[in-house]
This record gives sequence, C-alpha cells and structure tokens, in this order.
Amino acid sequence: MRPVRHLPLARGFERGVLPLPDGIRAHGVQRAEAGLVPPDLDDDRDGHERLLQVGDIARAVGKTVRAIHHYEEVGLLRPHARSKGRYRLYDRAAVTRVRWIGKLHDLGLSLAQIQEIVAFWESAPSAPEAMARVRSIYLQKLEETRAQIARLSSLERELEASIDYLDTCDTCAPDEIVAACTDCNVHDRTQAEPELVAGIHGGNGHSRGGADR
Amino acid sequence: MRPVRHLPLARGFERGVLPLPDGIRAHGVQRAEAGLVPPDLDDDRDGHERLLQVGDIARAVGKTVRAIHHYEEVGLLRPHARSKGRYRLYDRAAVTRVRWIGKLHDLGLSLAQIQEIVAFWESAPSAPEAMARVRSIYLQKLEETRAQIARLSSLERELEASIDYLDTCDTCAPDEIVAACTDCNVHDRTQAEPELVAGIHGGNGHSRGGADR
DNA sequence: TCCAACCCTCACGCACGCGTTAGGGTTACC
DNA sequence: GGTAACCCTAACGCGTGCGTGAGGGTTGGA
Repeated sequence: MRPVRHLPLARGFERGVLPLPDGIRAHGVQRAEAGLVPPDLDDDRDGHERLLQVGDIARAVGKTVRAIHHYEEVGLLRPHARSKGRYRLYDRAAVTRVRWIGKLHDLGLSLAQIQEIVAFWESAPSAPEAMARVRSIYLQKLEETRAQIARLSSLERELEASIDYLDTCDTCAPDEIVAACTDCNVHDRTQAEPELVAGIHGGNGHSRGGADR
Repeated sequence: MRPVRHLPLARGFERGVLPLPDGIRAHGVQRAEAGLVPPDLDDDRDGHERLLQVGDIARAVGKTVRAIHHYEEVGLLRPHARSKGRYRLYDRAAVTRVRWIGKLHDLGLSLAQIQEIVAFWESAPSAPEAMARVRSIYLQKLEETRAQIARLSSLERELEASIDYLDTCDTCAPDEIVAACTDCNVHDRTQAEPELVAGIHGGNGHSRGGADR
C-alpha cells in the first residue's frame, strides 16, 4: 500500500468542515487579480516582445511569486533573461508554461514527474520520438483521469443516496439521543443504510456490552 | 494562495511517468488479499460476534496495520476491546468505519476534518441535529465533487485534443530536431496548438536571441 | 533626489499520512 | 515447550509544495 498521488479538490472550499472558531480564519488570497497582464504588454514598437517580471507571471496565472521561483528551483522554468539588477525577465511563453505545469499538476503529476518530461524533451534525440513519448504519457493520464472521474461519480451517487437517507431523520423525535441511531426505525427498512451513513456511528468501540475473549 | 486538499488519483499508477531505471522498483504491496475476512468470522455459536484483530481489519479494507493504528491515534477509531495480551479487538462495525474513513478521505477530507465530524457526532445534543449537520457537510462535498468532476472532464478533453494533435507528429521528418517544433508546419494551421502541447516547448528560457533591456 | 513597490537570495518551517525501524510480548497450533 | 505468525508501544523520518521571514538591492515615476 503506497503513497497515493492526489488531484486538487475545489479550490477554496478546503478550510474545514465545521465552522472555524472565532479568530481563526483562513488568511487572504494575495492580490491575485488573475488573468490580467498589463495591457500594453504585447509588443514593443521595435517588434521586441516586452518582457514580464515574476510578479506579472504570478498574477497572470494565479500563483504566488514563490511558486514561480519554486518551479525554477526544480528545473521547470527558466527566465528568458535577467535585468541589470538581476530581476528575472520572462517572455510570454512562460505564462503558457506555468499554466501547463498547473494542468499537469492538476492531473496528478508531481513536479518531479513533470520535470522528467521536460528533461526528456530537452534531451530527446529526435522530434517524433519526443512527441511519441509525451503522447504515451498523456494517454496513460487520460486513462487514469477517466478512472478517477468514474470513482468520483460513484462517490457522488453515494453522497446523493446518503443525503436522501438523512432527510428521513427529520421525522425523528427531536429529543432523540444520537446513540439511538444505531437501531433507529424511522427509515425504510427495505433500503440498507448507506456506508457513508453507517460509518458515522459504530466502529468507535462503545457498541454493546464489553467482551474479553 | 493556500494549501489545497487533494483527491486520490488512480491508485497504483502514480509511480513515475518515465520507466524506472533497473533496480529501482516500487516495493511490494503487502500481502493484502483485500476484501477477504476469515470465512468463519460471522458469529460464535453463542451468538457472540467474533472479534477481529487489527490485521484482519487491514486486510478487509486494503489498508496497512499502521494506517489503522494511525486512525486510532487521531481519534477516528477505537477497538471494541483488548485481549489479555493487549491485542486490539474489533467488531465488524470497525470495517464499515474504516471504509467510511477511506471514502471521506477520497472525497478530499483530511483526517482532521473527519475527526471533526466524529467529535461533533459524539457530542451532539440531539439526533436530528447531528444528522442535519452531517447532511450539510455531505451536501457541500457533493457540490465540490461535482465541480471536481467537471474540472477533470475538462482536462480529459484537453488530453484527448492533445493526443490527437500529437498524432500528426508521426508525419514529421524522423530526424527533425525538437527545437524545430516551435515553428513546425505539419499541423493543421487552422487549429491552435493545445496548451498541453504548447507548454512543453518554450517557457524555458532559450527561445530566440537574448535581450537585455 | 526620494519613495513606494518590486525583486533578490538564502534558509528554515510546516502540514499530512502514514512508513519504518527497534525492541519485545502474545497466540495458537504441533 | 517450540515456533511461526502476529501484535504492542514509542519515536523518528520523509516526500511534496510551497509559506514565511530576514536582510538588502532595484526600478521608475513624482
């Protein structure tokens, strides 16, 4: 049983399932007005591409400056040039690159794995070979993604069933104690309790009289 | 920009995207003949439920013993009893419980968040209230799960498009150098390069002649 | 010339979910 | 009573993907 790669869940909903105690709040989301690149960033009148600073990239893709730096540290990205003061300067391909990194990451690849792709690409002997390799990786990811969608769809159905089931609890006596849920009788006996409901009670030791074999 | 909860990807496919060098192999998967509980584990002739050891639970749900211990450490699970020699003994509800934990975890809840649910449940003043709470959590998760499915489906389409696109590369001259891909002309010019393809080349510094503003 | 807003390079920190020794008892069958 | 297969507690380790200072330089407009 091995560590398992993960796909990101709905961003922004992950801070806790019960209300946070007062004073403990997830802190602000940086000033990422994502998607916007300074309006005059297209081309210079000399036809030169105007270069972007790291903050521009970060804002354009909705990541932090630190993240961009980190991608560079692990060999996923390199600035096109440096200013005299050693500021990193990027061309617009860098934006595409960082978005690409984000998507592969969303697909469950670790940064190290993405780096493998980059390294392979850059050292590939011939173009068709490189493309074939990438294609096969994408093909595998496609399968995995479909499998993941299937798993999530299954969980989706379980959630729906559980929610339906829990709806019935409204009719339970309002002063009923939770311990009684174990053998509650307000539910339709023909339909088994969903696992997502059954798991809540039971399995935590105190079911019935203790036994010592 | 905050840490992001993750959903597990296809289990078992996450070991690396390029072939592993000889001798470096993902290590064995424990003897988890998952799903099987000793055949005579139902009930005792006395009507007593036969209790399970931690290893039985682990095998039944496909987790490691260490994981089961860990769930106990974080307050998600308690053995029904202990043997004279302090072995943990579980009833079968524990199997359901651990599966439940696994599913919620798959849905992107951290163990701490799951624990919040357990804690709330166990201290809830009334049954309908507890159920309502759980219901609302499930409802939220349902939405997030649907959003995640949508995101993955979108990535799925991107993968498909990219694979199609890369298919065309077969017709490229077999000795073409990868650097030439940047302005390759074997592809259908009417269709833009997918981002999953565009990100591979470019964005890594060496595009055209260096500039120093 | 001044200043706000950026950017630079270290480098340590952290959350999560267990893996992995290490050292030593327990069970149950033969 | 031997032994193989389990189980116990305690405690450190790790891989990932950045967050978060600290201390200090750079840019560019007013």
